[in-house]
Amino acid sequence: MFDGIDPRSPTPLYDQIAGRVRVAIAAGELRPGEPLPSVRQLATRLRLNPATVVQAYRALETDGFVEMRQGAGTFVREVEAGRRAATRADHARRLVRAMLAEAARVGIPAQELQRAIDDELGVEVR
Amino acid sequence: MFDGIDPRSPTPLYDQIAGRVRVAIAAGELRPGEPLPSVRQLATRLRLNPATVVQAYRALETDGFVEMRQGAGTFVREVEAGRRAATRADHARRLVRAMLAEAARVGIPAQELQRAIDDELGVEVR
DNA sequence: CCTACTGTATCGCTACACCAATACAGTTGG
DNA sequence: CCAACTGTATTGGTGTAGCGATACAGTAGG
Repeated sequence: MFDGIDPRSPTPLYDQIAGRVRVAIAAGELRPGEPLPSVRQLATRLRLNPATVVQAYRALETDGFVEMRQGAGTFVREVEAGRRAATRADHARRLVRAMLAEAARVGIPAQELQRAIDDELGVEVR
Repeated sequence: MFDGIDPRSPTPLYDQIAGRVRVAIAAGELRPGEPLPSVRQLATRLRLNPATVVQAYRALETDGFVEMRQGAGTFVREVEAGRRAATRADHARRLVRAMLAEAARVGIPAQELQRAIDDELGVEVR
């Protein structure tokens, strides 16, 4: 689950770690209540500083994905069924809006953007 | 054309400036061959350092929007018809890829993103 | 209980982005 | 020519992100 974490990547280490956890949760590999590796365990395993793992876990906590309990560990949070999906959908909307705004800023017509989207997502017939 | 440049904005000054020029070119307000304000003129007008304006102009030059000629000035570049469109399409692809990468990073499935895109762009039947 | 595990808090270093200051070099028009 | 304009190059200051080091505090199982 944490293979391929790369210190030389432009995306920060803590961000890579948090990302792995998020997709694992989204994919159901990590169930609610399940513990994440301890800060020190993961830090040792990835050969980096515990504080970096903490930063990753804290970000996840801020987003409501996990709960950190001092002395006990860090655990995937229980959430109502639709709640998580709703926040994800909201996030998705923000991403799309940001992209549209950026496109407008540099003068790219919506149609051209649409074609690029189709290209990248694969032009499934629908 | 340069109203509302804001030093307190999270987007850098040089980026704001370059952005204004890009939209002006895309909108046809700045025609090929036409000069941009000189580095010092614009810097004085916006009450900031010439080097900052240079940074903006240089970014535009890198993207092929303008040409800086020492001693003469900075001018909107002539480009072949399809050339600009090609670079725009390329830019569009990069934008879409960045959005997809970000979505993946936070665990948003492609399908969910697709729905958000349809929502924002309007679900035209096609 | 108390040891060995959890997370917490604080500090500092390093790299880089952003912006300013200042001296340099080319162009152009009277 | 040469003065007054252009862009160029180098340097430095300031803030902040990323990461590490280390001491602190809570929890839980034998």
